[in-house]
Amino acid sequence: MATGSSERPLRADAARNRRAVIAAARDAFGRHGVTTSLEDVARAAGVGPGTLYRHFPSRDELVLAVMDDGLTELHRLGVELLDEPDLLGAAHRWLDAYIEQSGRYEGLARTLASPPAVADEHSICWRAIEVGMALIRRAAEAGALRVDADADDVRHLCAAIAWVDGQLPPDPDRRARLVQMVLDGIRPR
Amino acid sequence: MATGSSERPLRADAARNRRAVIAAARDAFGRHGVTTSLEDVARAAGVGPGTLYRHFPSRDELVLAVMDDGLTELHRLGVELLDEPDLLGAAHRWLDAYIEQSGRYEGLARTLASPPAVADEHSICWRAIEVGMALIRRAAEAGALRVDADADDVRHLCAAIAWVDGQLPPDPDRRARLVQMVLDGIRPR
DNA sequence: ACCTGAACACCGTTCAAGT
DNA sequence: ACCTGAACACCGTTCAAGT
Repeated sequence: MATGSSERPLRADAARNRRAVIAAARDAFGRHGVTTSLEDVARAAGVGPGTLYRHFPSRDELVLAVMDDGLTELHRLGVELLDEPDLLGAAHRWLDAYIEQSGRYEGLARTLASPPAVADEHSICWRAIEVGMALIRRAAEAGALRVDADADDVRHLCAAIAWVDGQLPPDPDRRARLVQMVLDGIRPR
Repeated sequence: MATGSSERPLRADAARNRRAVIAAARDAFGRHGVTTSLEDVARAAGVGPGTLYRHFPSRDELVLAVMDDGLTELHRLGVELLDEPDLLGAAHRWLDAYIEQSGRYEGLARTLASPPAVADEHSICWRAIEVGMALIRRAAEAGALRVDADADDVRHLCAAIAWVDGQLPPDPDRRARLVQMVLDGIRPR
């Protein structure tokens, strides 16, 4: 729900506008991807463009606000998977969810591939990714994955899968096949 | 040199303009990626915007014209590798070259990931990819790769590598590491 | 403290007029 | 046959004026 950290409460009308912009953006992202016109988003939210820019100085900040629910869920899943005894399976499930979130809107994979560029380290975005990386490192240390597999490399490859899958004509099985190839590439031999 | 097929010769001034647009586009793509302003490209080429659009009705056609040399080279390499006895090594070298070409300009990977959307099947783009896919299929049939590895899946994953590598802070070894992961994923066990 | 909306700059794309 | 460049539509972004 909250965007991450320590903003003091907004005035009632400001909070309402903020929610309206996020809702309008979510709708527009679904239709036209994250590069949709922000002017249209503002219009659909019933605010002026200046109001949108006041709340979200960059497009990425709006994107992350729209993704707040999904990233919270991804974080929750990661924490839950820390209790999973099947270490390889846990990493696999988290990566699937990461790809799922990255593929929700056209153009989104770019934002989630390199959050350093857009989100600070205490954001839900970073914390979700941190727990996922911990799952991968843990699996590697226990021998369920190759020890020389770098967790960020694995994540980047999965972000890349989300991207390419969104570029190509739909194929419901492609994503699973590509993830399997990646995981086969880091299983101990 | 030629863009592919059966255009009759252009008038001298038209041919000159076409070359100037391609040269200006190559320069601008290098600076700002393939989404650079076409108006700027036209201005740098010394032509009006209408002339650019006459020669290249869509941005992708201009992108492919700029890439003509690189795609010809990729095709030539693929044909040469058909004589290579190390079937896995041949596939690896072609995929490296494909990623190299796909990463030449920011935003280019998208065009080369799904040429069906932008290039006809007799284009140099398609022919270069066809020979690469033949190298992969041949390696799989000979047992140097897993037989269930789909050649297009492998290519898509490599296009994805080119994309993600361009999104992230520079790391000179990342591309090779990610390609190695993919190839490890399709080696017979 | 926050909002509005006009204003500016920039770009993609088309097309009537020209050679 | 080809080129020019004005013209239109659209969008990102800022900011002075308002409440």
